[in-house]
Amino acid sequence: MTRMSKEQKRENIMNVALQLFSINGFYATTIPDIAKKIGMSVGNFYNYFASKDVLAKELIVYIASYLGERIRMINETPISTREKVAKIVSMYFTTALEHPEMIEYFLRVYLSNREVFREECQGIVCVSSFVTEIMIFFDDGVASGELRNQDFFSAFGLFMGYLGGMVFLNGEKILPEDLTFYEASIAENIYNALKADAS
Amino acid sequence: MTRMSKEQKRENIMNVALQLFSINGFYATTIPDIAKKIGMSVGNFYNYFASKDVLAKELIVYIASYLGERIRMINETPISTREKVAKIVSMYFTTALEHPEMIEYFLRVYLSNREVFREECQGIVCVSSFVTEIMIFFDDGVASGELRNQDFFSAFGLFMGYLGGMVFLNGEKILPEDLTFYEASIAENIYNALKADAS
Amino acid sequence: MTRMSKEQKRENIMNVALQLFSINGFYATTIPDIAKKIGMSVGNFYNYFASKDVLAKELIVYIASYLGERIRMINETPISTREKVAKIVSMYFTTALEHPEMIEYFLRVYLSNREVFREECQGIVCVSSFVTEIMIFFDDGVASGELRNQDFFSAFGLFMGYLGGMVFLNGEKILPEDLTFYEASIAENIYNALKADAS
Amino acid sequence: MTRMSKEQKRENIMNVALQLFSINGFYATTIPDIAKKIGMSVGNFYNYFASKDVLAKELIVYIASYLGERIRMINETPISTREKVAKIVSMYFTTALEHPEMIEYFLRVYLSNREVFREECQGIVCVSSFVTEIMIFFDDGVASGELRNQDFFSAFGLFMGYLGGMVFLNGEKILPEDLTFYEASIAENIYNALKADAS
DNA sequence: GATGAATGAGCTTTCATTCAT
DNA sequence: AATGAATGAAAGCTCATTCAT
Repeated sequence: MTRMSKEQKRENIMNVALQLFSINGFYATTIPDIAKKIGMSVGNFYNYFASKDVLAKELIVYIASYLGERIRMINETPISTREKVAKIVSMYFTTALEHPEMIEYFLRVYLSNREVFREECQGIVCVSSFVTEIMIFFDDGVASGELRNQDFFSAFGLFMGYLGGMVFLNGEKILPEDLTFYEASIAENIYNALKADAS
Repeated sequence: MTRMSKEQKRENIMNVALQLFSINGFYATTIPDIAKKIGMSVGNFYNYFASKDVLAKELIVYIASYLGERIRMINETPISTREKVAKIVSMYFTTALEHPEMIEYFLRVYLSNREVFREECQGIVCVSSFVTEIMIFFDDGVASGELRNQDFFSAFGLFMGYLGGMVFLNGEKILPEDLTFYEASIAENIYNALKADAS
Repeated sequence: MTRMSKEQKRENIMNVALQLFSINGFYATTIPDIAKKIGMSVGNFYNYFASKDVLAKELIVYIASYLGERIRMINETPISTREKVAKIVSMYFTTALEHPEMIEYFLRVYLSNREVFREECQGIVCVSSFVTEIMIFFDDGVASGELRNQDFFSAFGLFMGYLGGMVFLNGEKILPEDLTFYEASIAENIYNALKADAS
Repeated sequence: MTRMSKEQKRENIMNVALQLFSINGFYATTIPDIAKKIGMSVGNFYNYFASKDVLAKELIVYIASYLGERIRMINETPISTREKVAKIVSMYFTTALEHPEMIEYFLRVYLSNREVFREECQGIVCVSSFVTEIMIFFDDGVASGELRNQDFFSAFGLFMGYLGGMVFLNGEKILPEDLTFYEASIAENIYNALKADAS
């Protein structure tokens, strides 16, 4: 019999919920579904999370900080911006491969069911640890003269929309090739889009 | 007494449903909601659509062909690929402004509630009229030497992810400026990303 | 097959609910209990009443106007105040005998579960048609010189507390005799308590 | 470290429960609520009381004996019955002011949620120490010729219904004046109602 | 075609109570 | 005595869908 601390059990719930939410969506995943998959009673679930919404919010915060942390490490590496782009793309796709539920959750639960997150995750509150790091990446690139100085959100939309779009196409099995197959060309496209004008 | 043909009534339902779905989401919109807004009985709704899911599917087909049609017109215009990119971006944002329900539906209902569309809209089946036109745009650009020859989906993901991402950020009121403010820089970014290597 | 209009069905629900609430209390009576006793589905109950609370409120308004109407008729009869007291006591006990659920509901649901009625039945809002008639009875008695002029609520508390208390004792099967047995002495006690000083 | 005997801990629980029940009602007060307010675990609560219902029953017995004791002292005072009535009214209202939870519990928990007390508090079983003293008061008054000889319960209903009704109106903030304002007139009303015929 | 009452499964959440520690 | 995680039945309510009229 494996004993689990309360904290471990919370994590256990979060992992299972993350999977189910990312596959079936927020509304099509029920608390009984989650509880059953864990082998826990429905009632006991509520000893760990006050509500389904609260669980959803904790999940997005967790994911954003997971991704943010990884981008932070790339930002702190002394390499060119072109290389950083490649690393970020690679990290994103690696995450999508190893933890598809994270990216899927981001795309399909967080981005879509805004009414769930409206109250306490307004704007980018719950994903700030992630957005902030992208902002740092971009500012650094501009500061070093490698990137064109443009509105941040235009660059952010490119980055995240593009990467998200690819993962989505992959999830839908629309892509004829593996995600990794596209890594290089995507990094190149992004860099070309953002780079300072050659002269 | 305005008499409506069966077909007109179907369109009426679709318009109303599109609005409600795009604003409140798929699950938070009920059939009684739709029926009431039309002034029709719940029972009668089912004379026009076999189920809520079927309605959702018809809507995405409708939206895809609406967008596809507009891209087709751009494709058929004898202008440079650079100009086509600008026109497509402009068309997309114009649609987002004038018919926000279409783009919102695309982003928040179709892309998100995949469980609803799994059965009969696998892959790109329900949005093929749109995807096909993007493909034609891309092939033409490559054929004319303006675009780099790369995997189509890498280009497609860029296009749609980027545009979708921007509309999303706009919808969340995260963008400091109007969508139109970004049009030029986005078109430029996309073209830079896809264009054949300058030499 | 007996056909019932929507209004009749509402009344049917109210009757059944009144019985169950008065016997088992508000919280110990469930919507499934009510629905089952009527032979109706739980879902359909909600086509008639928006919530359990709304049902409870409609019931107290109904009861208050039932009692108010009967007191109004007594008030309009040209008899002495002493006789009016006797008639009110008699009417109250008759109601308690013939429709025990009404008085019990008043005592055990309305007076007790204030949180249920807080929102829309503040103060005497939902029982005003009843309280008003008692007020008229009292004012008339004072005006005609038969009753001592004292604070209305002191008289009201006597009247309603006393009668309610007796019905409660009866409901608890504490009284050794029938309610009617006490009618005369109670009427006398009330009249003695309220009458103008003999001199 | 304050050590508490088992008996003291029971009293502690009862005090806290009395407060919560009287304010929030029986059903809206949960065992976790009670335990938390005491700083005790839920599980441990059950070492002191076998169930929520048992606790509720012990509380009403406690309150009845508290009130009974005070009436006993009045009964044993060598004063006129008229004065005893005034003292009982005063004592009741004083209790309502100083220990509102007791009277509120009596009115809103005991009298209302009969389903809870049905099993073991049938009739007056759980409040006999209180009822008995009222009975003694009444019998003494009749014996001394001050009160009219009538059925005890008719007199009891007057006493308790009237006093309870006033406290209820006060709790609902329906009374325009303080409870104490009414003391004299209520005592007078009661005495007039019960006194032997003047001749 | 049109109506809307009716169904019933299912959802989120609560809570008295138990029990391994 | 004490803890609090765990249970599980049940509550109020919703809603896609059906069907008698």
